[in-house]
Amino acid sequence: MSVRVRYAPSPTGLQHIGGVRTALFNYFFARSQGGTFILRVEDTDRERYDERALQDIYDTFAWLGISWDEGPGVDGPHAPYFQSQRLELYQGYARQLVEQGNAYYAYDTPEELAAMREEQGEKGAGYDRRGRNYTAEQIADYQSRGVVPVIRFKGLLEGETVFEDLILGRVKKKNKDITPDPVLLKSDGFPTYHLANVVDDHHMQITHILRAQEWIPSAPLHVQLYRAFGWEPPAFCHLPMVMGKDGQKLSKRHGSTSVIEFRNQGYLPEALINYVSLLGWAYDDKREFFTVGELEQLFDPQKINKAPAVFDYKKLEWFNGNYIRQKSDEELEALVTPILQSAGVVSTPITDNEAAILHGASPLVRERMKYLTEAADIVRFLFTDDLPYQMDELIPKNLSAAQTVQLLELGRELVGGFASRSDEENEERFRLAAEERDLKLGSLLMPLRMAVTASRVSPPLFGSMRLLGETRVLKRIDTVLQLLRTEGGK
RNA sequence: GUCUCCUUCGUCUAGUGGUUAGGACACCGGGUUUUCAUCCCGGCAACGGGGGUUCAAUUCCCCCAGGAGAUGCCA
Repeated sequence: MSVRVRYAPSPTGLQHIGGVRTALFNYFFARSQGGTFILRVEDTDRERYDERALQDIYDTFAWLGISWDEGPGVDGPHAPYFQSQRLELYQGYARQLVEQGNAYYAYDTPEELAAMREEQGEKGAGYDRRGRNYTAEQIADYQSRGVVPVIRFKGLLEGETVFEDLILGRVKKKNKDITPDPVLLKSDGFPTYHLANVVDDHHMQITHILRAQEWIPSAPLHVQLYRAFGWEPPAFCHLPMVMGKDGQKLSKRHGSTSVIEFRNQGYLPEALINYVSLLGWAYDDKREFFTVGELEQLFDPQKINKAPAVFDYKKLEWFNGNYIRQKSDEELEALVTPILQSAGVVSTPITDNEAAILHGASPLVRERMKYLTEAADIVRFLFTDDLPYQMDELIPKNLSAAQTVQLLELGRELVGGFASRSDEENEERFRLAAEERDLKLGSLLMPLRMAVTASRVSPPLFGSMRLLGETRVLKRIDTVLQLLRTEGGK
């Protein structure tokens, strides 16, 4: 039987790293097996439903470049793929369970349940199954008060439920330890996750459930549901969780765990995918760079770890820098242009002149970026003459204003006609001049760098000047000389 | 509280009944360099503890500790 797996997000919040890791593992598993990857939207919680969260699911996967074989926008044999559009199905099965004696209507009010929990205190034993024994009179009373019942599963009280997990092996749980009589169908007619996922996974012929380990405790319940329906459960594969630095489940306070936020911060999707794929999974002991295409071939769930993994921004950053360096000039420019535009560094649309400068800058900045967003600060000086000179920065440490002026004047002289010489020739010219005066090349270049780029840190100077042209370069030098002579003279 | 899962360098991991326990990130040091970055070289650093099984355990078993997750008319 061909593999069919699904990623089943709930549109109640933004897609985060953990969810996307689950989606990716499902996707890669399906691809590696020549199977089918399904996206199913579990929108059964109308309290927390958020349309923006649904859009975020689409945006996230579009950015990552991951698509599904069946799901929203891709009709398949088991449509619709929104659970809110499949209510009759769940309701029918819930009723069937009641008729079979595997479930029952429970009439408790929210207040009563709250009171029950209050009484239980810290212990949190869960529902006390009181609804199983309500008398006809009690039920009639509830009904007369307009209380709408839920349908609860009549869980086994004795024995144990066992299931095989691809990663964990055999997992056992005593039936009495399973959440007591969980709600299957809410009073609003919507199913809970437990019912909906079992019904849909069966109907959509899902062969493997790859989901986070937080589901382990309810897996035996799901197995009991499959049995009650007389269905064969799919294979289970519970993925280790992704934690934050503090060892806690990854959440908002750990930074940008919303995937779209990674995009906004200048990460490349291929870097994120590569890194996230290595959270709880490794191909071997030497290889860690993988394209999506390679992961589609090489992913093997047998190699998934049991232990949770800590999300390390430093390593992601390293991957990101690597992937940026792999970009061609053209690719990098396309990636960076919108960022420069929203930073106001270049026009919208970008002018030919700006594009030309950017093109020349690509090779100079590529090695210097860990995030695409850094481009704005690195290249800004190439696009504006209005530079934020700071006097204390202009004068190198251990030098006076007067000495700086001298060095800059010398630099100005040496710069003359630089465009007609190669970078190597220019460097040699400066090096000779520096040696004559017993200076280091760097010391001679620093005042010039400050004048041209307004920063102690910049792309290579000669290349940068070439992009600016001699006129602008000389003008900047003169501006700074002026500043140093007046301000610095005090 | 109860139940479940987990445990190799700080982090991600490889690994085997007998290895100098390997790699990567981070960190530290050095080199190249025009600043920064890249790049190169080197270094630091781990089998949670206790019992077994065995000629031999990081590896197999048990216990403990620690960590995490679940315990909803959320998923």
